[in-house]
Amino acid sequence: MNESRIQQLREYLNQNGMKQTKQRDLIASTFFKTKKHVRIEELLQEVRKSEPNIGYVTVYRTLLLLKECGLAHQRHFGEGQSLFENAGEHHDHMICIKCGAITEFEDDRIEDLQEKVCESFNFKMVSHRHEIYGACSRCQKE
Amino acid sequence: MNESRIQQLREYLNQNGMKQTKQRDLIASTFFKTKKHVRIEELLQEVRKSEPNIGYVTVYRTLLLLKECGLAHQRHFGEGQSLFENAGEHHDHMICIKCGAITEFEDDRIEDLQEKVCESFNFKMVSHRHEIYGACSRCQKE
DNA sequence: ATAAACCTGAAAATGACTTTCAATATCGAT
DNA sequence: ATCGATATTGAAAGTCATTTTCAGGTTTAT
Repeated sequence: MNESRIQQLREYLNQNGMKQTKQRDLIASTFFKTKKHVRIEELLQEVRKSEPNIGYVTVYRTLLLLKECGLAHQRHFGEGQSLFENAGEHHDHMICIKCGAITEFEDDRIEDLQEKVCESFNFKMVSHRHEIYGACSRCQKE
Repeated sequence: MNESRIQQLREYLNQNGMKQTKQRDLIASTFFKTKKHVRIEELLQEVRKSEPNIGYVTVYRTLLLLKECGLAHQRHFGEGQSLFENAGEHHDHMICIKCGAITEFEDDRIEDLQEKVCESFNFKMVSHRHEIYGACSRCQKE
């Protein structure tokens, strides 16, 4: 199924007069294989295991590209660096302020109520973020 | 009622061996008088109408101070600069991606469900952010 | 195989803070 | 009201995480 994502990327490249390169292939496929959320720097370290000469900028640009074609989302939890998330079903996040662990959650009832709120304001929702910050169960014990 | 906030600030300063200065007074009272959300730069322009020599850094530090004593919240909508919000009851936000207008909303049912989600993950919530991005009613017409 | 268009990586530039530091102002004690 | 120890100020320098620039290097349609 990572194959189909690579395909999706290639189509996007073609349709936009962009070229397929080994760097893009490597970066994208590595991204699809990593855990759900990665920082640019982490992904860079990962791809350099295969191609030590790849530059930060290329990873950065490829991630923006994946974002453009809908295969990745960029998240800004708290401060500092942003995380890129493998696209998939929509989820919201719980972020542990102690250890940084990210847990995803989904609640249709919340989503419904959210829609209702928008209707009541005559607001047309395009996207949303719902993040809960606190202590994960592991960190509560310590 | 802005008076009571100024009082609150003074008490905090006293209790922490900090000093009351005319810059802090001006910046704080100006902040309390502005619209609910301001950027550092905007507040700087505002206070400079009374005191042209006030520096960016002083506004910045005063805002952090207000945040420390609970009189302001710092928000990071989208990218770029952060906004400081006059503290008050808790609200979530709807941000228009066209004109930037910010509307607040509150829904107890959502808050309840959020608590339930946390319980189910044994997660101890400290804070949360719930932001809806889209087009406000005014911008939908255009 | 060629040329036009696109990519790459290194380095420089940017934006939004944060920190440093010498000069100034504050406040409790006199 | 004056002192002096301590805190605050503003300008300038420093950080950090991207973003942009640019001189080669690749791709790909022909």
